[in-house]
Amino acid sequence: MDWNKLAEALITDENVKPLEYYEALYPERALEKGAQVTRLAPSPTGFMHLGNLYVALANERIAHQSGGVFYLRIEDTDEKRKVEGAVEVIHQSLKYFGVAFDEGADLCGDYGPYYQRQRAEIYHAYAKELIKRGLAYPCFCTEEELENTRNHQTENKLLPGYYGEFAKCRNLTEEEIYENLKAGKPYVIRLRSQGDVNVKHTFRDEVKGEITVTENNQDVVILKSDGIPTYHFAHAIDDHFMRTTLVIRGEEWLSSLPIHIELFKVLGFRLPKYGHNCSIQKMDGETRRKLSKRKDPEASLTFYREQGYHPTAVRKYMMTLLNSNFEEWLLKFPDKPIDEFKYSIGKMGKSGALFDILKLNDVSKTMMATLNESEMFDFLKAWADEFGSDEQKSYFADRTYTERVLALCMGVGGKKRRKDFVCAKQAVEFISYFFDETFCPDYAYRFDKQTVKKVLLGFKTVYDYADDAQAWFDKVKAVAGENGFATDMKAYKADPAAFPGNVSDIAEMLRIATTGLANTPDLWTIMQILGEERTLARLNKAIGNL
RNA sequence: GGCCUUAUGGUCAAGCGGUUAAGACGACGCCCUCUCACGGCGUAAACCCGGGUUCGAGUCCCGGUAAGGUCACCA
Repeated sequence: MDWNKLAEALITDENVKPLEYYEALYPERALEKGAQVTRLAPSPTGFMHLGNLYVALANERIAHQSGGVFYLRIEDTDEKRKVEGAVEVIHQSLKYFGVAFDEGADLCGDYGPYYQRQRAEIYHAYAKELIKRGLAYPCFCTEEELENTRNHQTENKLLPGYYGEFAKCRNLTEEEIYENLKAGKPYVIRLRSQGDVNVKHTFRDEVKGEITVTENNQDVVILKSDGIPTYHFAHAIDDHFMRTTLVIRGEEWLSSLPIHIELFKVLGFRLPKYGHNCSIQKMDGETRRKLSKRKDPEASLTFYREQGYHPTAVRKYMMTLLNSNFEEWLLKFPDKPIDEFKYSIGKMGKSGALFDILKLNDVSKTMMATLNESEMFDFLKAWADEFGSDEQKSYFADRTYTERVLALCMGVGGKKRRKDFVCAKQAVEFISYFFDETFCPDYAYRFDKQTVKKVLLGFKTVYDYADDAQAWFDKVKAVAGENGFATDMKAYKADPAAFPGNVSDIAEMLRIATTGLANTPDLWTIMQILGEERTLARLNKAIGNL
């Protein structure tokens, strides 16, 4: 068989250059020893999964901590899955969470193009080389034929796939090949695998540790009939020429690692280090499963933006999943920038973690409590501008007023910060009663109307905006006393039956009357923020309602 | 089904042959307190099962079992 002739017949790309050209075009990167080159290589499907962020964070940390490079490559080899504007989505959503690429698609960089479709000539050059060396061959099998052999294999409990005796096109004669070609039959290029499934090697995975890897014996497709490479082939070539040193990717790739190992070997490339991380899971009834794009809204990165989770909070939560000792560090240094944490790939969990929104909320609350009222204002305003209702947008018209509201709700200036805010959506709803546009109380008192009316009336007559907190509370107590409520908690606790209620019940009536809620931050401060006029107006409204 | 991986409280997890088996979230209780939130204190809650190896096993080995991944001209 004349392999050279076959290679010429099969790969007709005129752009193909000698192999040395590519090696020279993409030289080894001049980086410090130990610097890691990592990448994120998503498909442009237009959907960004939480898992994308998860793996991006891991890769980004490793690269930047080591003084290396983190780049973005677009795996657009599957025409069917491609979505317009998807790359923009990738950039935007990752940028929101503070993940920055050093180079890659739609950015600068000397190792591009970073879109696989634009790299066809390189793949062709190497496919051609493999054919010349007799390590790849054309396959004319139809989908139907492939399916038939697969059925035969599964029926007979044989290892499925295209290999050995089942690789019909592997040993086609020269005549047969050219006949098929002449007949215009479509073909793919397959690797002529040299592996043996009975041979196993131990392999060091950066996250899983020592694993055993079986040699590949599948004659996998490297070039599809449209001349576009499969993931496997593109991976080997791209990660070699982009000089990736470490590939952190989802564990769904672990089973195709043998293919990649063989491809790198056959191509004469040095194998990068690999780390296969587990995917984030979710409880679905009794069983666990991967977070699903279709079933779980929280699988999508847009979910966190719509809810207004602070990007730092999401990052922190991701880090707790990513590195088991991160949480301890975070507890110790709640205010330090996350990037000061020394991330280590070996501390990644070996089994898939369940996504826990309660934990996210907790991380988020404590993170939000590190902001000051001005930062919170900006954050909430940005959210409201994008996702809020018109009323909610108007909350941010008066910066001074709203910052006072926020300072109160966040406990700024107090001994301990409050932790009421978990995300922007919830926070904006939380402060709604401070704004007349959205103040719509349902006055759920726990006492009868007559009593409440008496209390409100009584308070209104003594209320003085100029009172400090203590004087104010003394008046609340006085009102309690006038109505037979206990003013002394000890006395009340000693004999609760002797009173209709105590001061806290009086405070609750006032609270409900002015805010519509039974639970709020400090009532005196609320009245101070609302102002005398508005406080009185609300009291009157409440009284009128009784 | 084959192959690979994993297995500590409800969840995330420390642990690397000898521990009263950390910690965090959540739950519950108490305290603080005008409510809530914060904070403080406390309670309940775990080594998948069976065999080895060893003076000694959550930890090492071998079997089960269960869960996850994967078996495409998708990535």
